[in-house]
Amino acid sequence: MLGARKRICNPGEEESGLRRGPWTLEEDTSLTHYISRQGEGRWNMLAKGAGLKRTGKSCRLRWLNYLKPDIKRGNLTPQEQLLILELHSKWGNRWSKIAAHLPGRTDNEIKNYWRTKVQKEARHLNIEANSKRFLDAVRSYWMPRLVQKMEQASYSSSSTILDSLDNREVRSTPSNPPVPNSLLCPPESRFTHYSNLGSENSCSVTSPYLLSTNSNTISQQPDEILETPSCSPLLGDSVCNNLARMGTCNEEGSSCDMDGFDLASAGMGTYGNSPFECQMAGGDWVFDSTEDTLWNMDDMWPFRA
DNA sequence: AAAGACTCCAACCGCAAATGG
DNA sequence: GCCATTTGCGGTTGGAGTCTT
Repeated sequence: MLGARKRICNPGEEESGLRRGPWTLEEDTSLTHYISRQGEGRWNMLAKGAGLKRTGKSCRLRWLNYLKPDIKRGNLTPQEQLLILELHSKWGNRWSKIAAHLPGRTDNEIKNYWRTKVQKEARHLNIEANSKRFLDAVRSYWMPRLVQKMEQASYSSSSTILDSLDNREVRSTPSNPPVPNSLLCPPESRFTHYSNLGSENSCSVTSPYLLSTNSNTISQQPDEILETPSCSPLLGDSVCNNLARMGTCNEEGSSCDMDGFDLASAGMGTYGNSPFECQMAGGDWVFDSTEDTLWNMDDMWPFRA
């Protein structure tokens, strides 16, 4: 695959006898076969046992990030991206903790996603990725767009994600991971939270429900209940309508009709004289319903210069 | 077509925590 | 309790592939 390895002094054997750099098919096979027989753990011994000239650390990394059977490959779905955004806003760079809530995704993958996609956007916006401003932008615009994307995807498959949330328990599949808990809130509270987080009157992430990695269901976790006791699974209100209006851009990619879109009533955090608001008002939001599952960040940031 | 810029991501590193003797 | 080893985590790197000029 893509990507190469750093600091490869010698692509072949090193003086220590240990190999570094890209794994060969033979090495992968040896490691996989050995683990299938002996199981994981004791990586240094495992490396020797498998006859690999690799450090235990290297074997562990290769297994966990690439060879493990339940590793999910391919682009992150909007659901996964939304979950990452939400969890990152809550936990910061706790990649392994975030990955634990995305079945089949590795911390490395999430970390890479954050660095290559999210931080890139922050750079383009000239905002510090860890700043309140950027968090605000993410919550005000990026997350709602992902929600919209998810809703559109679910409409096309006859039942909506939000409909399913009415049941309070959402079973995920490998290709459809758990829906972020914030989505269990009515839309107005959802976006109030998204938009207010990190702002002056910020509240913490509203997570009355946590995702259970093992069961892939959403279950209530008392110690994680933070705010919004009023959260209910009821849907369909003015914000939903506003969001729906946001989605009324024509499919040819022409400008969205943002007239009448009321940021305030939608709970969308205003941004002072930020460029976001101006561009939004300019109706510059292009929507392309034909794109694939890879969420194109450029769609998220129409307000970019 | 070629060259340079950019993107992606596998795999490395250092450090800290956990575990074992 | 001490030391050595192992495991896990987050940050970083750099080469291959892709895009742009």
